Amino acid sequence: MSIVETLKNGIKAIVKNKYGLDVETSSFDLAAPPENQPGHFGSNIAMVLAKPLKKAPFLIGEEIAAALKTMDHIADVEVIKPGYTNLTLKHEFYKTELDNMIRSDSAFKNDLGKGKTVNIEFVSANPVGPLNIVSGRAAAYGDTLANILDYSGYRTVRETYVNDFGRQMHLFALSLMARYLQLYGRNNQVPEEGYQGEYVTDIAKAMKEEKGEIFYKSIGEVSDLEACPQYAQFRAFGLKHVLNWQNRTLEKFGVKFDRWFSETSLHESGEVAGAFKIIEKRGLFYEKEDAVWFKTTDFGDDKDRVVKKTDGGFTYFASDIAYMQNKIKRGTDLIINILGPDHHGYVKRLESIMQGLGYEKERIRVIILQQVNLLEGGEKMKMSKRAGNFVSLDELLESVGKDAARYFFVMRSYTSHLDFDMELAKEQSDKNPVYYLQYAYARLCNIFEKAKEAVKDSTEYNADRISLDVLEKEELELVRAIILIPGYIRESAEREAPNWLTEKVHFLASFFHSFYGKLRVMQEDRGLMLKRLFILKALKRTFEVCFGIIGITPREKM
RNA sequence: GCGCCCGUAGCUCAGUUGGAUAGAGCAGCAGAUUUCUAAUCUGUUGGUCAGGGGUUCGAUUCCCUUCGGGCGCACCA
Repeated sequence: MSIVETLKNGIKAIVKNKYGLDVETSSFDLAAPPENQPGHFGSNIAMVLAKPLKKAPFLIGEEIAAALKTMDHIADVEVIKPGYTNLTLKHEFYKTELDNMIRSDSAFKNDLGKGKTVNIEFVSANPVGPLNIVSGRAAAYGDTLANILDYSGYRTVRETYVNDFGRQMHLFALSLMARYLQLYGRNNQVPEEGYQGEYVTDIAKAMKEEKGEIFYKSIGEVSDLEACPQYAQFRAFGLKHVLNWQNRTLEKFGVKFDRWFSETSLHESGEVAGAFKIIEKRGLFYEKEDAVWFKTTDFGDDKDRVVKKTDGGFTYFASDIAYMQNKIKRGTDLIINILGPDHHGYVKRLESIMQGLGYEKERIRVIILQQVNLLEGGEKMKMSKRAGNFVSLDELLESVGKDAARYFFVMRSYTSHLDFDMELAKEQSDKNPVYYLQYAYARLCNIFEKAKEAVKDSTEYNADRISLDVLEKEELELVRAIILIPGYIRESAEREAPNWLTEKVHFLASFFHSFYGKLRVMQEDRGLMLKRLFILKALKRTFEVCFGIIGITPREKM
């Protein structure tokens, strides 16, 4: 449990005890007070209670303060102006906290998820080409959020959906066939709406290589590519090739899915038909104009949606019903769906499915990421596949590297449009916030490198052998920043906001850089040195945990 | 037309579910290097929180409205 939770629970107990009121720990604040204000932590609890108790907040604050003063780890309590209740903690308490963080990863964890299983689906790109920038944002955001949830008491499943069933896949297969036949001098053309990209020819070449002359000869003369018996092989080869490609890209990006879920498999296993029966039984299907419709308007959608087309084929939406049922059946308590900016019309549809299957709407959470604008030196780059200036995730990684890419993608709230400046991300300077963090870590590592000579036995700065009784301003601020991190991990989870964490880690680095500029670690006064090494050991662990969550590399040297 | 997101410092953005003097980074200005890495630090300039109305002890935050920007409104995926 984080220090903030511990203190909040203490306050909660006091309120219950004194006023017989149950307050949620999330209903009041406990945070660092503004500068010039006393105390290490301040709470607005008295103001929150003013209304229900019909009492002046200042008086409530004083009553709570009196009770707080009897608590173990509290040195002093002051009540300020309208009723802010500010606590000063005993340094001994900080020592215990830091020690916990050094000793075990569990000090960074919280129980927000209460062991619930959450399936978090992201990227889910069509398997017909390279991943783009929007997928990059989704990958970074989804993976980081999953990491945060891992620390917050959830059992996470990272999943991506492979749209290998529909029209896009079909067009891709036809495009590949045409390119393949062209390699043998035939004049087959890529369909009008097909995939014109050069990579299709590359895949065709790979296929030529692998399948050999015999395969080509078996095809013979065909006018209708789709009717050709070899069509399925092109489709399968293209799919496999692209998925491998996407997987390699994601690996470079530090993202690994637990499962790549095939849309086709839902049809083959009969799950689409099975899920249909459930919706049908609940009377949510009807026929109109020879098509089958789902009454999504019952659940707040603008219009009903087709699941089975006039030609008898299923829509993408139909697979989604089976897919959601599949996830639930696997024991998923909560489904998180991370979608691109052009999908906000899909939120109601997915919620409709959840409710149509007979579950509460709250079991699905759809997160819509806003668009990414790629800038180069402040100029907006217009991207279009047709114009050929389309930037793939591979190219982005090539040009700015994994660390900068991941950091830039999660440093802003998902509700905002993201300006991704390629120049800035490439730049190795103080303009680039990624280096600010990595530099802090490198400086830290350097201190420990130096410390090896002065302190042969690192247990000399274990918690039981140092004292935090006296702390200078910079030390105290750094210590406080460190011990607040586990609480921020929890808050990031609650808000589904990785950017909340990146901001706090940036502050943490800032406190350290300040500390570094002002105070020396390696020095004559051995007690002082050991104390600082102890604090920095906890800081190092904290950086490692946070970097791991964000997905950036802790570099020991820069 | 309807729906979703957004409008906060010159630029890019935070803003802890309605609370302390609205915060960072960059850019600008003035400083710091015989000391563990200056990719750093210290100080400083810059705000009618798009406009208007409402709710209340208190609004950047909630409600209504106007204006401005982005995206979406398929028997495509």
